Amino acid sequence: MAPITDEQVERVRALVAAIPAGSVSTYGDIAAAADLSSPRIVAWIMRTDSSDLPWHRVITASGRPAPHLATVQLERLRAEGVLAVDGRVPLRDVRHEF
DNA sequence: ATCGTGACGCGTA
DNA sequence: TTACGCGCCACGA
Repeated sequence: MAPITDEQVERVRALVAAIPAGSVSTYGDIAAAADLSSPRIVAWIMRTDSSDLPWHRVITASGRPAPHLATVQLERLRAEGVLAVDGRVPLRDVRHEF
C-alpha cells in the first residue's frame, strides 16, 4: 500500500491544529479534508505523533472518544466548554467545519 | 510475503 | 438506540 508521506502527515497536523477550542472534529472529517483514503490513517498518525497537537479535539463519528482516552479527553473538552451528554459529544453543535 | 493489530466508519438488524 | 460485520490501510513482527 501507498506509504504515508510527510506531506500528508503535515496536512493532518495542520488540520488538527486548526480546530479551535470549543469545537471538535472527527477522524473521518480530517481524513477527507487531508485527502486521505481512510480515517484509519488519521488514527495512526494521531497515535504516533508526539507533538503537542490538541488531539483531545478529535473524536469518532459517533461522538465518543476512543475508550482508553475517554476520561481525560472528555475532561479536557469540558474544560473548553464542550459538554458531553452521557459520555457523548453532541457533534451537531460543536463539529468544526473545514 | 503474510498476518495480526488498531485513537475508524457505515450499513443492517 | 445499541451490537455486529465488513471494508478500510499503514505498520511491525
